[in-house]
Amino acid sequence: MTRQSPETNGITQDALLPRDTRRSLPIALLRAREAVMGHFRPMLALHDVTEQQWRVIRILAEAGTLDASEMSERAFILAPSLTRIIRSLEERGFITKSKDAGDGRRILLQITPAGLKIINEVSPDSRTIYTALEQRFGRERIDILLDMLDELATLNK
Amino acid sequence: MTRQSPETNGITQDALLPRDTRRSLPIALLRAREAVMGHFRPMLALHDVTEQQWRVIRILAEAGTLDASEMSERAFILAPSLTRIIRSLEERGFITKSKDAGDGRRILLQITPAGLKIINEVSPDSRTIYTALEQRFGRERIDILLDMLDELATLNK
DNA sequence: TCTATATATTTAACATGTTAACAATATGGC
DNA sequence: GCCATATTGTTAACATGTTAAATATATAGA
Repeated sequence: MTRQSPETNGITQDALLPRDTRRSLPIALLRAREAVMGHFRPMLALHDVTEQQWRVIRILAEAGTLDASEMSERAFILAPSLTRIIRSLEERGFITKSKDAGDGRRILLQITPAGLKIINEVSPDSRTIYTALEQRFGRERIDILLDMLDELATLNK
Repeated sequence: MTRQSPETNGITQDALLPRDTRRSLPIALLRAREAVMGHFRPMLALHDVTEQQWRVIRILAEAGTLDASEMSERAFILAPSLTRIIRSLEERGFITKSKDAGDGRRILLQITPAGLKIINEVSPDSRTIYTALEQRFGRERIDILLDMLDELATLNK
């Protein structure tokens, strides 16, 4: 692929020129994420769970009972999306909702036996894919990458 | 935040245990991307363009005429989404569509003067935000990160 | 030429992302 | 206790992501 000159469209003032989209951090993050998820998505589809449903029940299994706000933070799912995902997970019997006794605004989420069952079904496949990815990219480099990503995510906090 | 034991829910077989979601590459990529876009999104909203609309017209200004498939690859937007985005950009007068004379299946995209105008309006703000990000994170480290992300994205190619 | 196959784009259907507004409940100050 | 304000979760409206199917055009081969 050859670098094509931006002058193609008569934009010549460097100060106004947008950055090279091939070195754009947002696009690079998107590409990398899509590439990684491309490994997992077909497997999740075989188990009939979406990526977000999987995130939610995994976190619930890992952390125990959580309210919706905590889940939203951990899974990086915005509240409106989470409302819908919780509804579908509840309909499928993977989680249960209950009101917090101490704070009537909060909804407590809990995983069900069926939820644990699907986790036990999906986890081995997930682990296999992740292990392969680790071996190809290098575990240490993944750790370095994770650290940089975390720093980027917490820059303004 | 204290590490909570996964035994909370009675999952005890390590082989079946899902990976720690706080060191999950897909979630980390998502968090980082959302953090970065969080800097840009309000600015783009002020200019009344969505993130994806901005990607498309930027790439069009940078590369000149492209067909939809090439745009889809460069902007990392799936074809069905791109169809809708092209429609809205056309309605707003930022781009024009035309059929490829040599291949009747292909749709050629071209930026309009109005499209160039909005680019010249948004670019300075975008550059300001990106420069600030660069200074806080470090230009060299962003380069390292971009290289790792690119490698991750092209692992299976 | 005819036909089977491949490719480019669109449409459909549903899930999620995103912002704003709303409803219900808590909380602090009076 | 009452009120203004903040917080939690939901709903609404629209844009985008995702997969599958449909449509139109190209292309290779018999």
